[in-house]
Amino acid sequence: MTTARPPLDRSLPLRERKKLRTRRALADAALRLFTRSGFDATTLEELAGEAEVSKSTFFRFFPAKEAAAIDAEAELWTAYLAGLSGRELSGPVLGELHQALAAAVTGLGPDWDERFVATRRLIAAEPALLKYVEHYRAGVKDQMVASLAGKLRLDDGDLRLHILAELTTTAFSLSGRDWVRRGGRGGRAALLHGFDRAVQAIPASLGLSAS
Amino acid sequence: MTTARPPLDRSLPLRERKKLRTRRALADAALRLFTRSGFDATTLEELAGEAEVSKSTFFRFFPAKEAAAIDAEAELWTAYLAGLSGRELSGPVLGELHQALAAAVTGLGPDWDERFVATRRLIAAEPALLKYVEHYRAGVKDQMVASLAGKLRLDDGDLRLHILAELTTTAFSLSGRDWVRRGGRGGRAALLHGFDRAVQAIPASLGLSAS
DNA sequence: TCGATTCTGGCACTCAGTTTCAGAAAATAT
DNA sequence: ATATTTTCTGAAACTGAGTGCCAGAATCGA
Repeated sequence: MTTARPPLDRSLPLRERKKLRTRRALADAALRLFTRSGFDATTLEELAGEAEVSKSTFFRFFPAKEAAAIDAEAELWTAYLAGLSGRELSGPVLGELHQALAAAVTGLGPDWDERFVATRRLIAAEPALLKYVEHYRAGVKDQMVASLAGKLRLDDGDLRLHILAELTTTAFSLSGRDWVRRGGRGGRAALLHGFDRAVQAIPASLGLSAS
Repeated sequence: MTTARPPLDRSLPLRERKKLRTRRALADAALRLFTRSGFDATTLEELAGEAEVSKSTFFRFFPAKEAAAIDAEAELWTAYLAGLSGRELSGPVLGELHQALAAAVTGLGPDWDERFVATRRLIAAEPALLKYVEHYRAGVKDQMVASLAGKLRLDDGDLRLHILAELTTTAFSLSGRDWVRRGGRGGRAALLHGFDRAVQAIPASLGLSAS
């Protein structure tokens, strides 16, 4: 049972709607083909063919073969960064980051859950995708740091900002991993609950002692 | 002024010594050529030629073009993981990880500083290398978690272990960045001092508040 | 409808990475 | 020293990702 993708915004110019359709077709085809036949065994020609476009066109939408497969993950972080930049911070920063991420998850389209689960399954199975998503998340962290540095009037190199960014993405990724492992059961509420728990584990981990 | 590489262990069989020589030649050539001409502009043929071997041989020593350039970084983490696995833990885990890493740094050969600085400079300049090293460090974190899980009789998926591993690599990488930015001045003592400061910034970052 | 703008397909090209295999070199046995 | 076995290397052909280029198609604005 697959959740249908929401309709495209009718107010958009024709050309833009077409681009969005192509983008979706490519991302969907990537998820489908990589899952069915494996990442390496699927060539870009096939993938592009499945979406009725040429290889050249593929690279106009995605910078790499891997990028099409992690589109659902990218959607989340894009929404998160946008939400973060339009947010005024007050109180503990880690809490703010936590809330901003929860808000971003909540705001995503209804078809996101399913695509995200499929994406993470693929990432767990394909080393090439894991490598790519690690790199992608590193970029997200950099943007978080830049955004926070601006808001808090701190230096780009401030260790605390890097640590907070690191902790936020790590906590979310780990809770996402568990959620996906359970097949996405419980929906986003369950995902967000796991994320809460992960954030709470942070101070606990600093106190961890041996024997 | 370049620090000469230490002589090879005479007790090793001839064949092994030759392999080590080739490996060094390739890693050194990578650092030299990538620095001089750029990562993309240097082909594997040139690189292999510089070390007097064929392209095939290159791939018998390194899994990717990038790997030869980050050999100094890999050396450190390999020593660290080895030291960690032969260490019995007592007291706060973060402190143990901190000490194990400091010990690994101290134990490296006298030529390491220079190669590490060159490596990190290259990484800062070449996105492809940054991507690769991010992936490499992720592998190190996984091995840390596995090692700790074994020693502490905890689950592989324990959030606290992942967070501690993440924090350790992040703290070191950030302090390494600063050290390299200052040209490696002060030697390893300076590097380790920066690392101490970074580790201390961890609890501080959790308390960071806005306005 | 027409002209300007933007997007697409097709093609040729580079180069990283893999595979295969025959021959060189080192280790081992005689 | 010589023969034998094992391990390593170089050469060459191959796959496929990613790039650059250009002619023609689709869209937009008037």
